[in-house]
Amino acid sequence: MAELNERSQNILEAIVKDYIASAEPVGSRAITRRHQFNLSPASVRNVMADLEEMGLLCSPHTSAGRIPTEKGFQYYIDSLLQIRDLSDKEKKQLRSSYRFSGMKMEDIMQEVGRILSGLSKYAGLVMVPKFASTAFRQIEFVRLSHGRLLVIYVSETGLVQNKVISADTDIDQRQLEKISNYLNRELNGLTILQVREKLKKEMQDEMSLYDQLRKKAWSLSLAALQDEIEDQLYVTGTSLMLEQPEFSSPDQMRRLIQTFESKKILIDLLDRSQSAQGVQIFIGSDVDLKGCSLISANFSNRKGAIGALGVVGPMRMDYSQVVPIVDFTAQLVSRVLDREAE
Amino acid sequence: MAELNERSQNILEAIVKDYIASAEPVGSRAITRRHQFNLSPASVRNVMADLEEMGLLCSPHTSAGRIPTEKGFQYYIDSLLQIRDLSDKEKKQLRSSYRFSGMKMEDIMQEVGRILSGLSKYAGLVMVPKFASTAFRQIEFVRLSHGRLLVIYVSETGLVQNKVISADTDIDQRQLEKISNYLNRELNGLTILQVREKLKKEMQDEMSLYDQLRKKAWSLSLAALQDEIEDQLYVTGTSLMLEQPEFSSPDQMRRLIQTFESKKILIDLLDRSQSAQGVQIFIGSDVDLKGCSLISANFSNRKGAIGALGVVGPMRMDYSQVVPIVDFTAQLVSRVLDREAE
DNA sequence: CATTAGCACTCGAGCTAGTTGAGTGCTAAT
DNA sequence: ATTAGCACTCAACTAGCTCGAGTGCTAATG
Repeated sequence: MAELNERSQNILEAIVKDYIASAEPVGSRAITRRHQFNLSPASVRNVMADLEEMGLLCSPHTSAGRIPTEKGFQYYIDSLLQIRDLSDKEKKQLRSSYRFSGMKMEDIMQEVGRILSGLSKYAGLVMVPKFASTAFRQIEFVRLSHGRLLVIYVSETGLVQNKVISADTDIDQRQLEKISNYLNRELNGLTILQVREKLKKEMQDEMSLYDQLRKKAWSLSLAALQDEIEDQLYVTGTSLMLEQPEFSSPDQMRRLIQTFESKKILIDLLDRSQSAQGVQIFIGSDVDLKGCSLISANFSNRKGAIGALGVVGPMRMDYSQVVPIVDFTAQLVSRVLDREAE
Repeated sequence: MAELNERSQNILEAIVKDYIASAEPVGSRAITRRHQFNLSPASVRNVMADLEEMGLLCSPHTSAGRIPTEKGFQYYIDSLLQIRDLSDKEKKQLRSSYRFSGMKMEDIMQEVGRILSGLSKYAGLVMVPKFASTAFRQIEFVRLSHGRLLVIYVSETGLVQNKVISADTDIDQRQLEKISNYLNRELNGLTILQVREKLKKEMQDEMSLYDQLRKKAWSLSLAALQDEIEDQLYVTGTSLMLEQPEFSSPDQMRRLIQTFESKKILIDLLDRSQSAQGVQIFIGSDVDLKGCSLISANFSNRKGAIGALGVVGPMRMDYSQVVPIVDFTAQLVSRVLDREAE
């Protein structure tokens, strides 16, 4: 992006801020009234024309003011946005909103989403930690019906997953107990990824495995862990989004709801944000989120359970407000996860 | 409700059907054109005026046709609606939509919701079986951190619940295994309700319990099972509802989304339907579902795991189409649950 | 030479008035 | 009891109008 001189930057910033506050096109007159540049509307208009030329602004029609384009928002976020830190008071307040004692993982995640959306007035997202990257604590098998087993595994962080697998032969519960005991000894403390590695190796040696029980144990755990459990996503506060003027038309509402319903788009974005560090901002058609932005951050604990959380709002959302909330919440959640795994 | 003579019934039925098909007010002219009553529009108008008098019809304004009121729909459903049975072909088709092999309970429920909404073009609801009324199969404890335990319990039907409890003293994993072994022997096959009964009795005898381990076992399982896990509800196909003309205005959309988001209203209704047998129809402000109807049915297996499923649509939905789908689906799901528990 | 005052122009929003047509209720004739 | 006929109603649509916020351009200004 070409450099902007200071005046242009100031004016762009003013336009973006006014637009964030009002959701209406901003005119040259309004700028000079609301901000103390010592400039006449005409001069502002010249600058605005330049900014439009550069693709940072556009006007919905000739006789309306300007609104920032996606590119304009991008520039604002990259170069002009100043993220204020939360004051200690705000931090304290936020901390006290989150009371997770005695909650299981799923409930915590849901609660975090609720609070995020409550604070931001937009939609809150929480993607639960992926099992793959977290440390393994325990595995149990339950016989359901002939040849069908329910396998339950628990992570260090208290995340519980379960899955139905079929075994070629029927195995009784006593044998299953032995198998799970054996596996729990062998696999304790490894991450699922490491477990998979180990499984691969063991299965190669399978031929040499004289012990029938072990053989069965390995093949069962392979079946249990082989394909990834799909990501789970909690979406909260959809209806808050619908209050925003940009989603006031039926068509836009429908599109928004559809996007949220399929969850796929959101999961993809949060997945992307997982690999990055700190707060990430995705804008509009950056991906199929027309008119929206996503502010996200990942969280993790020492043992590596990672998930992501964030807020989806209109592109015009109050970044300086929401970014620190998301950031701090991610840190809080990380700390809670650590406590859980202690 | 006062009795209607045959002509009135016929005309009411015609109006309701036409309205279901078109979502527009129905005029006297349209009736005589579309149906072979040997009557002039004027006569039909007289009847319509009577029906309006009785509160079965109303007109949005003087120069529009009539639309059925809630009471009108109620009358239609109670007295006029003929539920056709599904043809064998349709049953077969439906049966083949549902492929649940190797799925765990949660996934099955979600899939059922998807298919219900796909077939009906409205929103599908599935409330997962309540644990309380289902038979107990296995319990496991996992030590999370000092004094905090994750308890996992599995029903006969493969439903997995987990919960975090705190124990007053720290217990190591070996001891936990003994405890769960003991409990699994003692509680096997009972429903949660029966387990609670038993717990109450055992706790009364607690004083006499010389065995420290058993004492601990009972107090742990009491903590684990004492309060009800909240109902879980899957809602699918919200966006399909938004296609319906009655939800075309932003306000109505917002209200609908809010209702679906809180889930409480829907859960209450499905709860009510659980106690009844067969298909139930709830109309409009019967409860806070303005403009909507809910068609629901419960499902259960021999061992008694019960849940409920249904379809929410506009009050004007095609009952003769949707009712048999819901009915048959509930039967199918019941059968699947039986198979699971086999 | 950057800035600005002035001015003609554009275009959506909102208002009013007129038209159309589907539908009604009432009355009198069959 | 039924129905033809008719006057009446009212939402939906259309066309024309004004209003005003905002623009771009030009010429004057410090």
